[in-house]
Amino acid sequence: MNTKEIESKWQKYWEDNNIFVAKNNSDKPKYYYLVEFPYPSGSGLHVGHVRSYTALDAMSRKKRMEGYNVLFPIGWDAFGAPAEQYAIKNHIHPKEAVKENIKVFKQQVKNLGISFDWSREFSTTDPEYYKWTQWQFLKFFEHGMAYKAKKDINWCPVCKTGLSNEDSSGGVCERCGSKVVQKEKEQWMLKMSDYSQKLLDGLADTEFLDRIKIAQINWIGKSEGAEVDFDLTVNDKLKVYTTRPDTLFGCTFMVVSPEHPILEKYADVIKNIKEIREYQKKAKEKTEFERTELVKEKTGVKIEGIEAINPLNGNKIPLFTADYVMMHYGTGAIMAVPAHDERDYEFAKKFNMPIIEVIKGGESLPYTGDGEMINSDFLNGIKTKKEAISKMIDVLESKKIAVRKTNYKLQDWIFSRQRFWGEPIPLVYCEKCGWQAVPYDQLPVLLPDVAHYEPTDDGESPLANITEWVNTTCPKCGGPAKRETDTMPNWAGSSWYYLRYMDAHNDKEFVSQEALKYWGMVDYYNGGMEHATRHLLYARFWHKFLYDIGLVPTKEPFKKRVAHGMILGSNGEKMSKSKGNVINPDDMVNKYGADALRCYEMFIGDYSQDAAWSDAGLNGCRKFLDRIVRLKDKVVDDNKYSSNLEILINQTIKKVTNDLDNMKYNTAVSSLMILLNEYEKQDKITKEDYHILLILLNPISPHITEELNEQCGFNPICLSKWPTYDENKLENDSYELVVQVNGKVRGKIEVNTDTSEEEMENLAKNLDNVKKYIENKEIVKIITIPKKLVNIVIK
RNA sequence: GCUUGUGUGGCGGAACUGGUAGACGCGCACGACUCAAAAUCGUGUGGCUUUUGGUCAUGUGGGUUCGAUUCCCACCACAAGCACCA
Repeated sequence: MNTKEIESKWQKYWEDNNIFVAKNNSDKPKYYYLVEFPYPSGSGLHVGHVRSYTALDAMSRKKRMEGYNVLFPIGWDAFGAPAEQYAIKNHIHPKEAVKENIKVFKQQVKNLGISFDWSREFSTTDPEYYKWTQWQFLKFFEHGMAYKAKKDINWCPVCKTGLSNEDSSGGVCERCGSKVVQKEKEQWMLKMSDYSQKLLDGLADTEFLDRIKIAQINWIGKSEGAEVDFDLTVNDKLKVYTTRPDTLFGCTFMVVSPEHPILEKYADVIKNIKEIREYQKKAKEKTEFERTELVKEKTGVKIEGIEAINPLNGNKIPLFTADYVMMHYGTGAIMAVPAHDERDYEFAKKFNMPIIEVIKGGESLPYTGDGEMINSDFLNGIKTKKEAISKMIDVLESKKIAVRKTNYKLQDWIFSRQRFWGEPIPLVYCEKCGWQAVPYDQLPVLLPDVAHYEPTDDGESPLANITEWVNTTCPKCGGPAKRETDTMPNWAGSSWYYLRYMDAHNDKEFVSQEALKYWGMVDYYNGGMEHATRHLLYARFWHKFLYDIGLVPTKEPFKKRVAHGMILGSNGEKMSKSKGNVINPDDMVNKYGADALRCYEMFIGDYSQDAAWSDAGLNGCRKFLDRIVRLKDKVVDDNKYSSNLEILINQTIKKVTNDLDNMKYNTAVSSLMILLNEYEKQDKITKEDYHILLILLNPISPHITEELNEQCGFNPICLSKWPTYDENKLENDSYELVVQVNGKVRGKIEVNTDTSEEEMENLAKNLDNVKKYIENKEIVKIITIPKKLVNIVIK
């Protein structure tokens, strides 16, 4: 039988016998493995998918054999811009495009023999699924967590469409190449920032990899400081946020963001308002890219006619507006301390502002640490940052001009997209009653079938053009109303899909409480590093909100989160069509077989590290499997391990078991290669020797091992128990003792395991090559490591 | 700039808690089989060397230690993410 036939035979067997279908009630302990569900793009499966799917598949298969009720599901994340653009270009409905792509993807995944539970499959674009996405959005709305706000978006004036940051990188529209500008739009927002602290604290309940935790912590960006009020010469106050209030005596000017309301409020007082308006306009035209990457040089305009007053010494301080201060962080205004802040320093140099040192040690940044306070009145002489900050805040608080304040970089979630291919936001606007939720019994709000998906001229979603859909009645007063035409972002559907898998076809609830209780948290979640911040934070936020309103029983969705490395092209660069280094998994399956491809991707290197593709390496794994097939000729009927192989077999069981548990797939494969090498040296091996090799390799290369196993007359491996090893049979009765002189290896002796330390030393000293070195030398000491080495230290 | 990660043969990569650096695989060389090639099998394979031995070698430079790829300090290179966050 050839590879293809064997693979489809066993894939059919698993499917026909529901081997991988998880039960929602079982006496067995549960375990939930999750891979990030794929975006079914037109280009098909990537070899990177093969890596992570195989890895978790191997774990799942082993866990089932260990007696667990394993949930290992798969679905499709199919809303979003790529599908929409594909549809616009090819003049087909995105629904149809998605259907086609899923079909292709599904076949590709099935050809790999991944043990997914297909009975729970769904797509985020199924009305039966997005009904519940909309339902949950209404929960946010009901609890005051959704609100509308004006936000700047990246806007391509030629395509007349909003762009994501990725599609506008370099300040240029990805599609037409024209310059991207900032345009203000009304957008639905979710109050994610309310959850900043909870998202931070919740990490303690997880076992995410450290680097993933760190990425989340940095993204949330907590900082502690104070808000300080500065009096203005116009009988008003300016509130600033600072993490270093202790440097207040070093403040020589202040800066507000170009969007700061104070500029409009005192437009008639500001003498150079024209100049300022000009600057505001320019700042708005700048894209995020220009504002950060291109223009490092500070720009700004002095605000003539208003000054601030230092609350401690009454000094008048000039006021500027500059775009290096962001409106969306802190209060949109800062006290500039040029002696100790690099940005303020650059600005001061350019605009000739005075620089007053308040921390001894020169132009060090405030963050660099402790230093003695100078030029600071009551703080003079204090030597630690902590004490100085604390004393300053006490003084300011007693004068009621400051409060302690914690800030987060994490912002609210912009939840609107002006696109066709997304979940409609289930709200209607009534002139009389304002925004109203679509009643729950009217969900889902279906995407209408239309012929054109292009955005409107003013950048509204194409849905805005479908008047018969937009015009509706107000659920509250029954009068005329209009539907919200924005749709949800891609991140919405992916924020709760892991819950839906628990109860994928429930048409009464988004997921039943029994299913939630039974499956609990996802035990093991694998995904790319690129999702370690956004997706993972959105999903955690979503889940925590559901928990707070009593809809899910756990505070966190995922127990453990791991990340795989990328598979790079054979030139070591990221695979891309333009570089011509893309490997199509189908081609590899056809040429080498799914088992060899899976084995190779596990063997390619450390799972969490990037690895470059090599056809030759894949062929090596093909040869490894072929050798196992040929090995069958040496098998003789015997139901015990060969006595001379027993130790190695037990060691290999231990090694493979531990390695699969710890994502060390590459060394698991190599230990099986070592076992095979040893088998091949024998004239005969027993059936049981062969059997154990097949079982241990099965999670990685399941088809060929099942086939050979069947040919030997054993029960299917997928229904067997994972093997255990005998603790007493892990050690040989002799080992190679290493003898060193001054840390350098000078000899090796084969000795019995029970050789005493004294004997070890004697044997070592009597080695000819060792004698040479220690003759006529003083032995300072001898270090003896049992079962390892003897090191003789001489002078 | 900041954060994180990574630097080991010709290549992918191993190395437990500080204890033989280079497991395993690829590639390469030679040999066997073959008319021949492929496949397969066998042997060898870090550099240098006076080769049963010696010596150098895990990005660079220091340090701790009987002993360092592993721990500490400083630096260099590459990759990814964030990016004027006060």
